[in-house]
Amino acid sequence: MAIDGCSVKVVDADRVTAVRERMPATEDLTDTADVFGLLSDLNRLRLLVALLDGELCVCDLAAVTGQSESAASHALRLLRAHRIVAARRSGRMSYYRLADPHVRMLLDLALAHTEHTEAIHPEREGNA
Amino acid sequence: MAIDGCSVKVVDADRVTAVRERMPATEDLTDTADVFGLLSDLNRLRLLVALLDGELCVCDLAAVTGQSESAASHALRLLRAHRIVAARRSGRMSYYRLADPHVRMLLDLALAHTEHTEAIHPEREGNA
DNA sequence: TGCTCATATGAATAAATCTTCAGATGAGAG
DNA sequence: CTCTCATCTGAAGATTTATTCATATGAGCA
Repeated sequence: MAIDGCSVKVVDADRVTAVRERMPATEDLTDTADVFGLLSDLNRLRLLVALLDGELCVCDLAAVTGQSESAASHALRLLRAHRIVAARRSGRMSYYRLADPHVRMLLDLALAHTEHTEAIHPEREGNA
Repeated sequence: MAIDGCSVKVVDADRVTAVRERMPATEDLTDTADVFGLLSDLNRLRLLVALLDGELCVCDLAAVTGQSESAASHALRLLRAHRIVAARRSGRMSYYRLADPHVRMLLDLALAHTEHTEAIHPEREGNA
């Protein structure tokens, strides 16, 4: 965890120093990792993809993503806490929409590639 | 989990059907979610950011990212299993490099935004 | 051959995460 | 004001995931 702790056994000290200087702040990286984490769950990802086209209410989101309304609500709550989605209330219904253009771009980019790329199936060792 | 199970209590049936049709295949979404999951850990993210500039050996990666060499090796193994990084052996050292241009783009996009965006701190409720 | 170093691995503990269930909240209808 | 409906919430159990420690592998060197 120490920024300057394990400097023993470094092979290319200059590269290490240079890369370290270019490395974004821990706080920024943590935020980025958190965003990726929110996109890393299949059901949350489905929710967000569903919202790419516009707002939907919770029960429709649950139907589209094939999860219980409770599960959808929990997921939406998490996404809302991170300001990735926002809610609009109308009567007793809540309409959710994508609220983060940055995340929209990440989704667009990711989906564009999955459509053109072969599925990468894990647990195979790479060598070279 | 049923694709057509919870069609009860749907508000806007047409939207639901339309969004469902546009929804990518579960297999593709799972792969995408997996990639996001690999980017969602701070130490793995640091490893990948470090590799944006070119290859590094394990001990230098450990030094740059501030983790033990064992932890770095575990993380690299995971990334390698998903073909996100690749290894080159030279003598007793392994040099890792970024092997997935798609992931590189996601990283570039994400980092570009964290540099310009205020940190979004979680656990605050959004309303509107 | 035997030693050392860089990396890899397995297993175990520790920690975070998802799902479900039961019940709470709050709006509209009668 | 009471009932129902859509959504929200908390807590518990189940599953995943990360980190560490100990040890294995395998290359280079003496």
